[in-house]
Amino acid sequence: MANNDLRKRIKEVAVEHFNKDGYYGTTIRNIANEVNCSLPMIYYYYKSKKELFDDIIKKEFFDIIKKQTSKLKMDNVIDFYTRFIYDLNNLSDYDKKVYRLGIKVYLSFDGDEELMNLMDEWEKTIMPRHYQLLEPYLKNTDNKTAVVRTLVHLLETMIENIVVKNRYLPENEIREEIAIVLKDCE
Amino acid sequence: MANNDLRKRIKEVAVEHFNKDGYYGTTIRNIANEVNCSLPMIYYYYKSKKELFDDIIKKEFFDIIKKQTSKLKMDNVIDFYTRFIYDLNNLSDYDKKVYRLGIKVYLSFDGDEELMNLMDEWEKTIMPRHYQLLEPYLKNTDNKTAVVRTLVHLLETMIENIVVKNRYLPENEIREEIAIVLKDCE
DNA sequence: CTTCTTATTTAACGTTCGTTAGTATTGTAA
DNA sequence: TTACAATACTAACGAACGTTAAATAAGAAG
Repeated sequence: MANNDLRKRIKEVAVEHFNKDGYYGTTIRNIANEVNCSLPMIYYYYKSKKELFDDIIKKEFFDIIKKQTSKLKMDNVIDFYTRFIYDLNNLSDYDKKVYRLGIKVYLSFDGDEELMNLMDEWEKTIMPRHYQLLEPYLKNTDNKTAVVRTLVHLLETMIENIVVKNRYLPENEIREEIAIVLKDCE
Repeated sequence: MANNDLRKRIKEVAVEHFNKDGYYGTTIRNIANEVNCSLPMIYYYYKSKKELFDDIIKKEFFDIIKKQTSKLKMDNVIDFYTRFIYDLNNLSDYDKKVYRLGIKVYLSFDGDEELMNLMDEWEKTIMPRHYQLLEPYLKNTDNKTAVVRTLVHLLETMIENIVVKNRYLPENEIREEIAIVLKDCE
């Protein structure tokens, strides 16, 4: 009954601790304490500390990313990207922390080489995906790749503001910035 | 004689380790090993592990930041910001790592609350400084603050690419992106 | 009620951590 | 060469770490 409840709760608390203190700063004991279970219970559900960390990144983080990128329906370009970013404000606390932890690994501030490689592969898909999305709307632009690159860079900072720095970004500010880069798409 | 040499060398190695493994993942023993000195020598020059970390951020990092912001001479806006970012490519390895560590603290991926507060204060000065710099050149723009905000956001990602992800950003790519945001300043 | 699996605990293992006491070596000034 | 401060080391402290063995408690199945 409580079977998967405890497993889930452990992961939730782990996300919090890995976020706050990093991989090495997080201890199994602290997690067990906050979960209110005994220390070996963590090992009952997860083979090791590393597996717990990897599970969060490989499953939880990439789930969020996939969920996010699957919402790719385009009408107005600026509207779309504004919503794409704005929606991040409404992620659950848990999802936001998982996302944050993922970015931490993405910047190789935590995690190991294996996870870094996963991130590298994922990163390679970003630019082409947005280029493909934007290409039809950039008819009058001479340097399409530059615009796409600039937009993606801008999106990255805004994601970081919401997810990593945990700030609320109002919709109009998001729209303003995106509109400046996509000026020719209005 | 070797007085300050060893002190300096310890800090250099510490920067490397704090970067790679974070505060908790870094051990005084590992630092001492790489420096090729005995373990208590670290304590001869630095009161504690925390003081060593704080010293790097408070002195080294903010030195780099101050050096960077002091170079504020403006002729052509786009030229200026292009150079501002491009020059980061040529930072020494040591400076780059210190910068990277600073960003890690800035994103509160490492360090404690005290350092975070320092970063917050510093961050507050960024936007006004660039606004003041850019204001004379934005005569024809209706929403000046949005342009400045977008530019600063864009700069942040490019800095992160060079310093955190350790990538080389070619001058023309930097210029392209900045020019898109500062289109009306050419 | 018994049997067997699943869930949970107590207690401890070996290791490594940050830190320090105590001692030796070196350099310098008299 | 002697005296003294600065620089360096060996050895160890107690605490905390990841992990596991062994035992117990709870639930389901017969």
